[in-house]
Amino acid sequence: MARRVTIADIAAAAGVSKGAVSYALNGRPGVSESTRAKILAIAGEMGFVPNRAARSLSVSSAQAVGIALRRTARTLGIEPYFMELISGIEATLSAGSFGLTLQVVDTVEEELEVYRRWWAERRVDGVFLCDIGVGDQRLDFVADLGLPAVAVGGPVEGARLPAVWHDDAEPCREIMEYLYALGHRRVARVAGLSRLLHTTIRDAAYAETTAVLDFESMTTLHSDYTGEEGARITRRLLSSAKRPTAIIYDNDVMAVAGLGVAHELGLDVPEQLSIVAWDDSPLCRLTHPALTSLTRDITAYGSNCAEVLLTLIGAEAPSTEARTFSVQCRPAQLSPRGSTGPAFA
Amino acid sequence: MARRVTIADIAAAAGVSKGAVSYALNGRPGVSESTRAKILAIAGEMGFVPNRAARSLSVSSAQAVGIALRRTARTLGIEPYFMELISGIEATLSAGSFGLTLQVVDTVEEELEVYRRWWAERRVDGVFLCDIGVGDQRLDFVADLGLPAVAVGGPVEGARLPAVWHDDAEPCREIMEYLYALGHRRVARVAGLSRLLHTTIRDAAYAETTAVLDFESMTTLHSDYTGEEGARITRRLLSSAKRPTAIIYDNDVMAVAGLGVAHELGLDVPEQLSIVAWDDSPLCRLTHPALTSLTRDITAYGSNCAEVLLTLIGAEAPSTEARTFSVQCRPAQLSPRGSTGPAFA
DNA sequence: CTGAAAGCGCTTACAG
DNA sequence: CTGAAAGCGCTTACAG
Repeated sequence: MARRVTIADIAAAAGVSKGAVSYALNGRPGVSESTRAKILAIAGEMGFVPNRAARSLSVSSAQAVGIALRRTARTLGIEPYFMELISGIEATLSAGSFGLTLQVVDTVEEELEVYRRWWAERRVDGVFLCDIGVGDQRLDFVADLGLPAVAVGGPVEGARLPAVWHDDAEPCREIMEYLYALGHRRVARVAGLSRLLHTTIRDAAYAETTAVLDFESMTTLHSDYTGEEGARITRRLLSSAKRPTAIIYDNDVMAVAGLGVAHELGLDVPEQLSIVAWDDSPLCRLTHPALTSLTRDITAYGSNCAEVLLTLIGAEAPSTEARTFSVQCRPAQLSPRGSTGPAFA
Repeated sequence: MARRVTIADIAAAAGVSKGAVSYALNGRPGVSESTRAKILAIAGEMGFVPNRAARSLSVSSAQAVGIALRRTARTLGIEPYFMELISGIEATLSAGSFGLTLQVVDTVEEELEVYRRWWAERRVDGVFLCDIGVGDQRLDFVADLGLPAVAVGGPVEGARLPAVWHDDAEPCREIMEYLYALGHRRVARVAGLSRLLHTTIRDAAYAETTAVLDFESMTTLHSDYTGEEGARITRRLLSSAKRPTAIIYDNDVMAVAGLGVAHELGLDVPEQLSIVAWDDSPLCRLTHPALTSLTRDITAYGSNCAEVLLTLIGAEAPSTEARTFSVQCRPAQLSPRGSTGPAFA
């Protein structure tokens, strides 16, 4: 509860001005090496830690970035993606002694309002935009605001902000060729929300592949990533006359739910049904059989995003150059496990 | 990018002093109703939002609280608990226009250091302490620091800070009686980390019950909550000569992994093995059969914790009175599903 | 009820 | 190399 020590205390103890203390502490020229050393020593033994608010007010930077999540508590909990992403972001951020401010929102409007407020308050120096949609209005909104932001997903054509993304097309082709090689000809896909950018990218990639390889059928049904929907759609797919011999899920939660439905219907996996999941979280190794999946390192992805945002904030580059910060990550790799096998249909 | 509007701008536009603007904006006496209305109108149309740093510096409060998570990215991702808790916390916080600062740490030492720094910097006004351990050193540490904190878990005897917790003993009795009634006599439990407070509380509760009901055996094996460990321990349990007919898991991730192992060994659930999980996340309904579990509303729990912390921060009450803020939540309820049934061993 | 001023704890030109 | 001062944008006693 003791009063906090300020630069004034250090200045008094060292017999110098507050300005000198500031220069010494921030490693800037303006003080001799000997005074700097003395000041540093005193600051150290007094346990000095600069007050954030005062610093922020002076330099007009929050030393923090924000992330707004537009998902329900349930989805956020069950979907390992977000926490892994946040962990990665956070690791890079705290290394740069930046804070992460998090807010959960219900609607886009609310999300935009949060950005406006955060920026007006200077509570954050930048934000991460998750779940990039097709024609996402947030992109222009934050750009107009002048709020530094990075798109966690992409690529975002003509956007005025950097993006960090994975090529989703290549893995789609990889899965399809793999399933084809295993003899599967009737494949189905339980896709994600069709308003999301990566969903449309995958949609297109699968369509391309089926145009090349002669699959008998390739049904795509869109869903909302929840286990309930994943199960419902799987039930429908497996109840059809010519049921698919393989199903691809756009996330792991739905894939696990799909496996549950297969068990429920008495179908052996992979004997009678092969299952492929996207986003290989530990969830995929919890089940029996373990799920074949498309592996990406989401935590590393988060770190990447944070690096780009920090660069963007630190840079004086005009926003038009910001695009050059965009980074494309290594595409997801196929990790074959027990849930896929030859088709015997 | 336009310059932010400050109270000075509003004062100039309204023809009053900055002080008057501040009073008007904060709903404090010191201005007539007519001036207040005029100021509010002008502030509104100028889109005024107060600068956080300036406000924080003046009132010496951060308008933010922090949460440090000492878990790996993988655990944080797979365990729905944390994101659900955070969502709940966040909902209450943002209603009070408080921010949430999050940091992931590796060790206790690092965690304590984060608290020290956050508080010295006045980056937060208080913190949440998760994963309360037996004789948890963090409790005294934050109290000594004078950093307002609430223990997310408990009860913490003689602690100098409020706690929000569930009674774990009652649900343990409930499960045991339920399993007993189903005819199970050989039960096993895959428990959580034994250094955690709630693990010891459950340990004791199960021990008490087995002293009353005549179970043939009640094996308890401690683990680390990961699916790998859950699977490994389950494999060991089910390979023993007199294998248990029911297994209770201290979290849902291990329970799902356990179900996977049962499938792997060709054991039918619940015909040959009953499974009970703690912390009923959507994960428990993803599997087939769905998992019987102990249901708690973690999101509501998070909200509760946030309310207590906000009260604590707002209150001028001496820390010794803080304990009266402690709240005990409704204990977990048993939700019977397909994974439990009569014992036929 | 209102205005002018000091202060929160930093940073940063500006003189010596 | 060093010191004294102004300023960041608020809040809050203190006089009128």
